[in-house]
Amino acid sequence: MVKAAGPGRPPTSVDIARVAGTSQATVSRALNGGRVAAATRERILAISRELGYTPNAAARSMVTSRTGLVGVVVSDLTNPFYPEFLEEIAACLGARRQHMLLQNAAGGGDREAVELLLQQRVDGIVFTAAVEGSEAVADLVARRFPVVLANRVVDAGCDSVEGDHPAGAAAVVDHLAGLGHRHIAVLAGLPGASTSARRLAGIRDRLTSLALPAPDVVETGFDYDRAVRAATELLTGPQPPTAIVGLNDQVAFAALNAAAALGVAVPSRLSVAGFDDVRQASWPTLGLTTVRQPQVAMAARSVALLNERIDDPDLAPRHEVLPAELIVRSTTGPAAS
Amino acid sequence: MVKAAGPGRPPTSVDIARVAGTSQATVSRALNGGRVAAATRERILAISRELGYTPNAAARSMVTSRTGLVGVVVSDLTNPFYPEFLEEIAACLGARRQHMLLQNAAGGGDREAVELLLQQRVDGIVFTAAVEGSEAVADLVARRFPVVLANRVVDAGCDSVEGDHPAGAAAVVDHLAGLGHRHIAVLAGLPGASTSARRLAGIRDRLTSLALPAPDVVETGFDYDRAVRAATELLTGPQPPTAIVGLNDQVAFAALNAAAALGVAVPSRLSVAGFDDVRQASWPTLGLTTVRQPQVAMAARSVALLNERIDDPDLAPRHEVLPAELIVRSTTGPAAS
DNA sequence: GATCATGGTGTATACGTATACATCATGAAG
DNA sequence: CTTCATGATGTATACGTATACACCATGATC
Repeated sequence: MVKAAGPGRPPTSVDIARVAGTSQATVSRALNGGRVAAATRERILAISRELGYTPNAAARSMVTSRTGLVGVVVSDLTNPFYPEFLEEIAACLGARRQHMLLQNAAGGGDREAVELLLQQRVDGIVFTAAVEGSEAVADLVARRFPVVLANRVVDAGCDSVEGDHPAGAAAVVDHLAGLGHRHIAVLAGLPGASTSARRLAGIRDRLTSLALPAPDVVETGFDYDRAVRAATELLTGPQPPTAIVGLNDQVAFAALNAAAALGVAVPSRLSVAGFDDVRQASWPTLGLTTVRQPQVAMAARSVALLNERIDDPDLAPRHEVLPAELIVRSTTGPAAS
Repeated sequence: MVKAAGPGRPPTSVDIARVAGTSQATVSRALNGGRVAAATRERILAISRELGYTPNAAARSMVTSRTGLVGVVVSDLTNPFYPEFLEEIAACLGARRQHMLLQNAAGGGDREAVELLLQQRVDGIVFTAAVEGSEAVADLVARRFPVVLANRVVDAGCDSVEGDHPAGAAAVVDHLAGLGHRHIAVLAGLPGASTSARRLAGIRDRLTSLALPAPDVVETGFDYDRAVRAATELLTGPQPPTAIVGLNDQVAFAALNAAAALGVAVPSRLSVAGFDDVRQASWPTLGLTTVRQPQVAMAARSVALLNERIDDPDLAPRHEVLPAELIVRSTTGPAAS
C-alpha cells in the first residue's frame, strides 16, 4: 500500500520531525514537556501549529495504556436530573484533562453500554441509577475495574455515592402527615432500581412508625408516560389518595400533569411531592415540593472517588452519603377533608 | 519492561491465539467474519468469551483509520431541546454500529471541544447551535472534514439541517396578530446565534408585511436566568408587551415563570409562545403554544447526511429544511385591552 | 588535564489490531 | 497423473506515539 500522503490523512509527529529535521522522539518530547533545547522546541511547536497537528489519542493510549476517558452510563437522558449532573461531571473531569464518554443504557440493558466503554478502554466508569444486581457491574467489580455508582446503593463492594434517602423520605412523610394526609400513593421505579427501593423503604418505615396506613405503590419504572397513566388511574379510582409522592421529580411532574388534565386542583384537592429538586421544580409555574439531592456535589464526589480508585485500585470500597433536604413549595397543602 | 501478564491487563487477540494454538491473524479473522474453518472459529469464540476478551478500539482504529465515533457538539446541555435529539442521534448511530462522543461547548467556545474530538479521531462531527462564523467549524470545513450543522443555517458551505424558521415565525406572528396583539416582545439568543437570528428575522419580516410595529427584542443568549430577568424587566416596565415570544422553548418557559412570579395572568394579561415544542411544552401544567421543530427527524437527517459525507467527502454541500408547525396551546389568548 | 555529571538528541521498540501476501493441503477437472 | 482453483492458515507489516537506552558534547570539578 503506497503511503497516500494526501491532504486527507492528518499530519503525524513523524511529519513534523521530517520538516523540523529532528527525530520523531524529539518531537514527542517537545510536545509533552520533555527535555528539549528551547530553540528546538520553539521550532517544533511552530511547525506543529502550521501543519495543524493533532495528537492521535488512539496511538497515545496504546503506549501509555491510559485514555483519559471516563465512561458515564445513564438510564434515561430525558430525566431532567441528568443535565446538571452531567455538566458537573464534565467540568470536574476537564480539570484533570479527562473527558466524558456518555452512554445511554436505554431500557436497563447496560450490557452493550459497558461493552462499548470497555472497547474504548475508558479508565473508569460512573454508573447512575443502574439496576440492582446488574451483571455488567458485577463483572466489572470482579475484574477490579474502577467503577463508581452515583445515586444508588452499594451492591457489589464498589465505591458509591448517594443521597440520604431514609432522611429525605422521613422528611416528606413528616411533612405530609403534618398536613393531615393519611392516604398517600407512591409512584416508584422498577423493583430492582435501588434508588427507588431505598426511598420507598424509607417512606414505608416512617409511615409505620407514625402508625399511619401503608401507601398505595405503583411501579412505573420512572417512565413519564406510564407515570401519567398510573396517576390518572389513581385519581379516577374509587378511593383517590390525597397525596402522591413521586420517587423522582420526573414522575412527580407526571402526577402534576395528570391532575391538571383531570381538573384536580393542586394543592387543595391533591398534594404532590417529588425527589431530586430538579431545576424545573423551582419554576414558579410548577413549584414542586421535593427532597433536594445535591446533584452537583454528587457528581463531584463521584469523579473524585473514581479518580482515587483509578490511581489506586487497592483501596477499600467507600460509600458516601450526602445530605438530603426537603424543599417545601406550592404543590403540597392541607389534606382535603 | 517485563510483560506484567497480571490480571490487570485486559486480554488481547494474541492471548487468545496462544491459548487456541493458532496465529493472531486467524483470531482476528474468526472474530471479524473472515474465512476460518468452522471448528476453529468455534474454539476461538469460546476462548474469547472465557477470557473476557474485548477488542481494543484504539488498536483497531489505528489500522482501519476509522473509529466509528461521531462527535456531537451541543451548546447547553440544560436546554430541554437536547435530550430527545441526542437520544435519536444515538439510536441512528447505533444502527450503523457507530457511537456518540458528546461535547458540551459551554459559553460558545467550541475550540476545545473540536480539539478533543479530533484527537479521538472521530469520523465526523454534528454541530448544534454553534455560533455563526465559528472559526473552529470553518477550519474543519476547509480541511474537508465531515461536518453537519443541525438546527442552524449554512455558513461555510457544509451540510446542514434546519427547521423552516421563516414559516414558523410567520405562523406565530399570524397567530398573535389574529388575537389582536400589537405590542410583541421577543427573547432572543445572542446576535451570532444563527437559529435565533433566522427566527427573529422571520418575525420582523412578517410584522412589517402586516404593517404592525417592530418587536421589542432582548438578547438573552438563550440563558434561562437572564431570560427570566429580561422578561421581568419587560413586564414591570412602563409599557409592558401583551405578548412575549421566546425564540426557543427554554426562554419561553422563563417568560412564563417570570409572569407567574409577578402574578401576571397567562394568557389573560400576557400571551407567551416559544419555538421547538420541547416535551415539557405539552405538559398540561404548562401548555406552551410553540412552533414545533421536528427534533427527531432533524437528528435522523443529520446522521444520514454525515454518513453520506463520510463515505464520499466529494459530495456537494446539501441543505435540508424540515417543516415547522405551530402548536396552539393554552399560553396564548386574545390581547388584553 | 582527566573524570564526571548533565543536557540534548537519535535509535529502537512496544502497544494491539487488520490485512496483504505466501504457503500448504485438498479435491476437482482435464 | 498433472494442473489448478479453493479454502485454511501462518508470516510479516503498518498504523502513531511514548519512552528506555545509548550516545555525544559541554562545561564543571578535582
